[in-house]
Amino acid sequence: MVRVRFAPSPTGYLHVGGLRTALYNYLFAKHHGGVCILRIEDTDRTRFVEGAAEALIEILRWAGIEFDESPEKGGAYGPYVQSERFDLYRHYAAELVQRGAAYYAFDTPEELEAMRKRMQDAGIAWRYDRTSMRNQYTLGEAETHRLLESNAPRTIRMKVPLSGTIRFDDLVRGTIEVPARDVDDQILLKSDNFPTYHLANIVDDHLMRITHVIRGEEWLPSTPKHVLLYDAMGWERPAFAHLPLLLNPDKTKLSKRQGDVAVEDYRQKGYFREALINFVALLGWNPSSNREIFSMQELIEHFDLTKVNKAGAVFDIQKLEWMNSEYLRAKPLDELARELLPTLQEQGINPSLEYLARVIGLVRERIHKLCDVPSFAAYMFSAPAEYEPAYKAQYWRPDYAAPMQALTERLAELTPWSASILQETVKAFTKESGLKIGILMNLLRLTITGRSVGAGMPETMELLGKDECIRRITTALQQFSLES
RNA sequence: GGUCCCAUCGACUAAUGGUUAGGUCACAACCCUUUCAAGGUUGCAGUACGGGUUCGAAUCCCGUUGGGAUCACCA
Repeated sequence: MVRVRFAPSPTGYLHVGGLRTALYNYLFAKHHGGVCILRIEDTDRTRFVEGAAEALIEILRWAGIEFDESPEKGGAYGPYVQSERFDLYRHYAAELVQRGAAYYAFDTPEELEAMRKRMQDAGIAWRYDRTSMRNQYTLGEAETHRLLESNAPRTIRMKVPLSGTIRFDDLVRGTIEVPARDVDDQILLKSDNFPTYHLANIVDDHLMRITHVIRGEEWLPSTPKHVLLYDAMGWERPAFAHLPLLLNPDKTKLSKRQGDVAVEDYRQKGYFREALINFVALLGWNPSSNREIFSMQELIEHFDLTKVNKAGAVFDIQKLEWMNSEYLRAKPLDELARELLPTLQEQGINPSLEYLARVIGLVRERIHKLCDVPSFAAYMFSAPAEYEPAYKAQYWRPDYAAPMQALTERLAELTPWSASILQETVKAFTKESGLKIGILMNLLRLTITGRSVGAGMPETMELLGKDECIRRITTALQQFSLES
């Protein structure tokens, strides 16, 4: 049974890189009929942000990622919040000491800082020097015992072998080897008795029966420590899969500095969850097909961890835009209308769902996001307050007033008021007015919408209705004649 | 700097020893056209470099260069 977990720390918003990690875990689990777990890693109380865990869960749900076991939902291996599992970590830290795989250290932050400076000055890569610092080996058993009894501040550190090679397999990268001498004696239990990530992580992954650890590449350098810990406890190591990073356009790790990184940002900007999911799914993985659009179900069907790429992927917002517009065109209009209506109502616009759906149908191919509708098609909800000066300058001439007046009268008599009949009528009017259809259509666009861009005029006019169109043309013609 | 990871068009990627190196986004041109889009057609553009192995290398090996990650009592 495949069991995977997404284990964010509640320190703020959910990063799109985190979303992809969560997604790959989810896809992998679902593909194999396994279980996907959410675990909150809040062992660092100094970085705790109130409400962050709830926000994380909420945005993941929005994205369509549901967990089988989580803090809310519970499960057989809970609790799923690390701050509720502290006793466990202390227990295993003590056991590690008993097994000789970890030891007590009593150095103060100042002493550690001094050590670092010494090593730096000597030009050595700094790592904890077990032989010269204040720990159970240098202090001796009696002194160590005395310090422990007197409740002196202490940490528990990993005892990393001084020589040899640490080796582990990664599903994405193959076998990785690291010289043990380059691995630091990582602190496992802090002086406040809280565990560090490394300890809590392996304890929970083991206890929660995690079979595959799928996480970002930034964890690769600390994986040797984790495998050492599994081995020391005599626990079976999970399979590891380190995902390539999501990158800024300059190829550095995707960061806030260079644009939006929070999933929330993209939701607020009006991207569909399906588009965001589809897009990030294809950043670092691809099912070897020439297709680009996949539903969550299809992603689950095709997902294969072994086909995940090794190299980082630039987060290209332009392609996201394109993908979003693909979804905008494919979704049912009534669904889109329902989704957009609340936003409109906030702006004091309250069209019927049916009308709104038709407006969306008219303009959806011209925009990228659903939320672009109100600004792009503002004229569908109220008469133009102004006429684009450059557009008017291009198409309006005083001697068009008379033919436009005649056309308006012709339009006023039309029944039924439909796009095809409007099209025919305007076309027929080219003959008697001597004006080209391009001129006439643009004059209608100018007077009715006030804007140079928009959906096709006959369709726009049909939807707006005869009375509204006649009124708008008349108003515009009056205003233009006053101006000249 | 130490350690680790990585390297196909500008971007996302396909091709797991034999292809004219394919697709998508972006970009450009043309067609369509009442505007803007969309759509259609076409184009631009890539195996970082150098050595090997092999009949044959984007693909395997080595080196170089370049990029990235990481090096806390953070996760």
